[in-house]
Amino acid sequence: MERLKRMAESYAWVEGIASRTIIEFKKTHEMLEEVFENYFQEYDISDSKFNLLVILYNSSEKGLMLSEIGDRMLVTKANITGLIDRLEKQGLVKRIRDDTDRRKIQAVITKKGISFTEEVMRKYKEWSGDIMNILNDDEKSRLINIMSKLQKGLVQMEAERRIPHVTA
Amino acid sequence: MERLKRMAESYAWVEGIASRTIIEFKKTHEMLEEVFENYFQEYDISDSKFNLLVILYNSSEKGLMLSEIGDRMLVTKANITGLIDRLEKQGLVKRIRDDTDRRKIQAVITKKGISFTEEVMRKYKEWSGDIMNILNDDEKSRLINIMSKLQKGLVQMEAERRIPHVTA
DNA sequence: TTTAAATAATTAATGCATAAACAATTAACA
DNA sequence: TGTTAATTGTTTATGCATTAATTATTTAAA
Repeated sequence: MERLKRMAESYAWVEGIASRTIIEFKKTHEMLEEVFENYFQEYDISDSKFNLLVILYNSSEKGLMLSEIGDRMLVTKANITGLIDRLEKQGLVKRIRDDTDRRKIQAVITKKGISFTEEVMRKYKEWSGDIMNILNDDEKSRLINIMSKLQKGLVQMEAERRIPHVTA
Repeated sequence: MERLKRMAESYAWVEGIASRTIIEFKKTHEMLEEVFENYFQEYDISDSKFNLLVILYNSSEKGLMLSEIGDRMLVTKANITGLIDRLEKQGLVKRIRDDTDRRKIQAVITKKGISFTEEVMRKYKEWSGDIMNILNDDEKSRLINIMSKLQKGLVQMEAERRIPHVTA
């Protein structure tokens, strides 16, 4: 939490309401991350690993192909290999080779993984509630509205950026 | 940007306004990061390296001790070693050994580093302006206010968490 | 049917973060 | 003075992300 005072310092060269909004956004996000990290710490699980677990938790009993997981998480397959390695080491997930197509590997959540995921999901909701009690309902919905507008604008900016400059 | 639709999916298990606020926050942050990343890309510089450069840019001509940089960025010294390594390879920074205390090493920004930093700072302000044009001034200040309240609350939560439970 | 191309996962190299162990140097003090 | 402490920075091992190269297998084509 101390880090935030320093962050403000290192962005002292930023002036104007636009840049300040962005910096405040970064600070707030960093604080939220830190608080959640503290909560998550005792479970020895990262955001990514938790995400992957939830995906498998919501999948069928056969689990999911590694590349399917990568597609859903929008993350490279190399990354999935590593995440699954670590989750497997924790006994939360197992690999099962597909017999009809031996290139494929299904990742399946274990019993231990299921109860673990349920526990963390429960906690996550609890923590979110605690944290967001800081704001009243009006502030929360106002915040959501402004962020939605920002998101839409960003998507549009990106879309425009991607349009190649036609010159002829 | 596509990633965001997926993010919403993987957090489908999250319900209630509190959790939703947090997810929207994460999404918005991720979008901002992505847009800035696209901008930064052509400069071959990460957030961390840029931060470090700005710190040296604002320091005296003698530069700063590596440990001082670590203190300011609230980052481990091992990390600083690596960042300086990479910045040095790019010719933006150089190491100078202190003669009176041979344990110390000063990091000094080079001429190339200075003009580079000025260029990127200028761009950063420009980009921030472009992006935050999405919101009007009223929305920007409202957003800042709500985030400030959230930040204060988070700091307080952390402070309370740190107080050991006295039992006697 | 043999060869070429596509697909699935892993490995290797790199960036950025951490903690822990280490070497070198300086400071403290008995 | 000589031994112990503290400090400064690097190295090593690990986690999590990327891209590019590699292996194994299946599919398509010639």
